[in-house]
Amino acid sequence: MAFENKFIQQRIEKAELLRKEGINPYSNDSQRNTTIEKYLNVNSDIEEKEDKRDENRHYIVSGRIKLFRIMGKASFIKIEDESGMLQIYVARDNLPEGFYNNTFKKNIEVGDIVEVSGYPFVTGKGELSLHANNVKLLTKAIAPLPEKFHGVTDKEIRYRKRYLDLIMNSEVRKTFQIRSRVISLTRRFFEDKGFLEVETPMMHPIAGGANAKPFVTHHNALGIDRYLRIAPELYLKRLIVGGFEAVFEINRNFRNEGMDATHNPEFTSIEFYWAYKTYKDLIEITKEYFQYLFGHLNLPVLLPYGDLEVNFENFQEIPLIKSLSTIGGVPEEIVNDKEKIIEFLSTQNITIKPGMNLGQLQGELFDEFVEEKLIDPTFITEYPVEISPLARRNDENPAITERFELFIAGREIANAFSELNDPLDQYERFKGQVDAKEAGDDEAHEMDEDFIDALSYGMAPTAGQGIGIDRLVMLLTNEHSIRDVLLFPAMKPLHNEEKNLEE
RNA sequence: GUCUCGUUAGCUCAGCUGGUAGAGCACGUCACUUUUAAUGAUGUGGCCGAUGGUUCGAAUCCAUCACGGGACACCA
Repeated sequence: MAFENKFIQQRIEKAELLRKEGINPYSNDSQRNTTIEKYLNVNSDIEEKEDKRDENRHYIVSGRIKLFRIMGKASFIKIEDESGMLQIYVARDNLPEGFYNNTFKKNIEVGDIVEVSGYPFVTGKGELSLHANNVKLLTKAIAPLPEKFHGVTDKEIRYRKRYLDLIMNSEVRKTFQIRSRVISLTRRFFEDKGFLEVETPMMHPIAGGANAKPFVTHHNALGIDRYLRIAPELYLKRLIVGGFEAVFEINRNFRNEGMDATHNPEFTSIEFYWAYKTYKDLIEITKEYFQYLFGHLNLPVLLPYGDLEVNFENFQEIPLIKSLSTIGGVPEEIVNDKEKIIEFLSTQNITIKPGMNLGQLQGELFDEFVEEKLIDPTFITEYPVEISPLARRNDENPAITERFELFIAGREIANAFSELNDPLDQYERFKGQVDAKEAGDDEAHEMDEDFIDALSYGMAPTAGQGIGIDRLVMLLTNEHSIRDVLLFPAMKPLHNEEKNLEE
């Protein structure tokens, strides 16, 4: 039951005692006139003053009490707001009569949110602090905070109770501030390039634009099922058909698949489509985009990621087939021979599904021998057509597509290509997908006749790209689990209440 | 989905080959007007994740389940 914990009971009693003294434990009249960061900056000159204080300055700061050290008739507390941590010196004789002994020491404690007014001074140990002449309780915390030194490290608690994680681990706040900056900068970058931000449906009649299992929901009024989108691609292309020449969307996609360190059922991507351009233009704008991000985030060009160091001035570009031998060490003479690849893979103890075609086998070689070795940003180009169902064929070599994927630190960060805009070709490829679905591939596309209809009106030659924002943020913040860059990562319910609904 | 490790006080963790539960912090009480994880004294605090089993006896051994971490598979 709620509130049965004895520490919570104790704190509820304190809140009651405060009420009896006429103090509202959930006061609403904050008078704060500065943040802690500003306070520390503005008063950095106090150190130089002869008596290391300035009683003529007066500030009101607010924050949560993180540390509480009582030393008889005086105390030091540390309070934290979003901008930082500040030490407060609270002495009995500087406060209203009786407040220190009867209220402050007894009924205010770690976790409470308080407002303190006073003047700046520097302590004997040299820490810029605030000398309090008034302490006001703003919010009583009735739940105790975790231990002050170790904090909360249990990942389950950190993800389930992110608010507690944010209270206890200030570096976590930084990660999410960077995430917000990345999204904001991304938006500004594309807007400045003349792209139009658009919103396309999250609920689709047909889950298209990627190969993935969708979530299903139901629209009562129409009596029909809808799919949470797995990608915005087909709607964004409809907008290109309609005459918009540069569009982007930053939003969530939903895929009904496994969860692990790099997958969450809902994830954020940017997709952008650019008419009259090709994938080569996308390579250039991608380089520019990274330069823009690094400049505005003040990130080092040699970016550490775990044990790795990624050089963001060393963008490489290499065709997939060539990378197999030069980077992957696969014998050059086998990479265009289906039988020899199968033989090679078996000598490497890699089992493959039967019936794979040449392009799929080349993709397999790439995944096994090349991908993890791509540390510095590398555009892998010229993907086999068999593994690129939505990409335009190369005019000279119809076996390859005008496509690249960008790999950084051994991980795919972006996928881009010149778009397939031939409606008959697209129709045939959808039909192939429908056949695959009937043969048991539950991730294959359905026929999207409305999209074919759209392409029939003519889509200008267009290049399109998707970038996984979560993984990008992981890279930029040196985080190694997607859960650490999602404020509220997907978790199983703690108690089995949902089970009843299923039965 | 598979394998593997974990789940003990509010938090961080001990608890050996089975004998009925410990520390630090937090909290209560006392002392202390410049501390830095303040300090000293003292006290309270546990259905040992859940359910079964083995046993005279289970936090400990076994099984099943739940939740979490990691790895693999699939995917972005």
